Amino acid sequence: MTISGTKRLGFQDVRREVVARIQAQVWPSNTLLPSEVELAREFGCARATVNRALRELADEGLIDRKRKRGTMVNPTPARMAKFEIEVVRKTIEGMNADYRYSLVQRQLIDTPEWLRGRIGLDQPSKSLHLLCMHYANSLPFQFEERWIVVDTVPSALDADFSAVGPNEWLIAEMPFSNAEISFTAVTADAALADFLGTEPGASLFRMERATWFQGNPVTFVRMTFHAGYRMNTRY
Amino acid sequence: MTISGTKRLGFQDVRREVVARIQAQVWPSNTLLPSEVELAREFGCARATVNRALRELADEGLIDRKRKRGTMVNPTPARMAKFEIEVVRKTIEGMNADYRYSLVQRQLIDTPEWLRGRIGLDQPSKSLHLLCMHYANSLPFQFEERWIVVDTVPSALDADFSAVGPNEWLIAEMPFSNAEISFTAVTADAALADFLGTEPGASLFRMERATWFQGNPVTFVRMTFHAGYRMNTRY
DNA sequence: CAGTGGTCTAGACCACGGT
DNA sequence: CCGTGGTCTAGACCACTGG
Repeated sequence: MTISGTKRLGFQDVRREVVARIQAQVWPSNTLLPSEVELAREFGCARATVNRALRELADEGLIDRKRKRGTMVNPTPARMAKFEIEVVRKTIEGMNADYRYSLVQRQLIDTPEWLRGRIGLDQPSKSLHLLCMHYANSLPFQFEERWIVVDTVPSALDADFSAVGPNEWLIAEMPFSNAEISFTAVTADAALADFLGTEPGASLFRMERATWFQGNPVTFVRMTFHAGYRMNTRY
Repeated sequence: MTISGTKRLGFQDVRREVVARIQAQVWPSNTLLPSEVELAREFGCARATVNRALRELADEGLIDRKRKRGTMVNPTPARMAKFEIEVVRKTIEGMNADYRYSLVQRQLIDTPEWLRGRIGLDQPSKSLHLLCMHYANSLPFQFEERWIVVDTVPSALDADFSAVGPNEWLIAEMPFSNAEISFTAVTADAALADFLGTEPGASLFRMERATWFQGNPVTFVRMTFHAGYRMNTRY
């Protein structure tokens, strides 16, 4: 029952065929697949080719692989929804809207207790506290409240955040950091409602992100979006 | 300048070293990296090993690769936040909480106009409309409002949704579908507040998902979470 | 056209983990 | 113990694309 054709079989072909067999219930949930060696023999290709195909499917959660036990069809595949987290300016420009940015407030403060706990700072320290607004076609789009740990990023004290947003500035300054992200719904208080052009009590979508570079806390940011904002993706 | 050690170098070692050099600005933004052959020579390993390391980094967006041009450090890496979308039962069990499920309502209805537009149904059709509650340790966790297109999934009419949630049932019945997901913040009306044990006017986090299988609309679901819910991830 | 990444192969050794 | 996946290798050919 070899899958034969005029061309040599690539890992993408193997991948497709395996997915097809799982979908067609040739290999139902919790079934043990043939071993890599057997599949390679059936498909007439090298084991490395089968391996790459199965490894990708395992990374995506479609199958589970364990040494000795073998490869099993995952009964409840956990799908990964991927959100591309980009700079607000690009999001807005991607909507074909005009982007405008404004710095509302800039203050050097003692890092608040709750924030130190949140990002793992044992010692008291100073933070640069920034309030910013991002507009799309002159309508409020996102309100940004940010803390930058000046011990980690001393150059932030000299940066001109009235010209370029702290997010873009930080990306250029400290690329490739680690981050924790969370999404929540919040209720607009008077200040938020004013910034975002809505009424107090409105439900708003918020994204929070804490960022580290080489183990040191860099920044924490709360990005609250205008009423009605939706974050979309597909898989 | 070979990286030598007592052990043979694996692709993970190569990967780490490349990331380290990018972070240390040995290879700054927009730099062209040495070719795979050169790196393999420097690291003293096979080209396939270098290839796998670089391929992973390219998949993650850290570098861009093109034939002939070579491998370049990405100046504005678009980071992907990955959310593992799993069955709510697993989410709750993962919190070491007791999971309880209850079917609130089940109705066969005409597919509403707005929903047909949302999922691309030209013809009038019937849908199974379900209201469900998911509890963690007997506390309301998620309210689920779901529509199942019975033309696509006729067997849904015979399923016993008082025993197993529609999400789990659908995953078993129609695995590996495509989906669009969106996140929003909503304000609790009287009914939602009652289901989720909060007050009307509260801000709630909602996830919506539309699902297709082989191009045919399968289901649309609104999952509204208890007040204070956070969806977290890291990268 | 020539250099780069993309992929495949056949073989090998290793590490894990059921039996 | 020993079968399975995990990985590495050395070599090869191919596909794309910049110059």
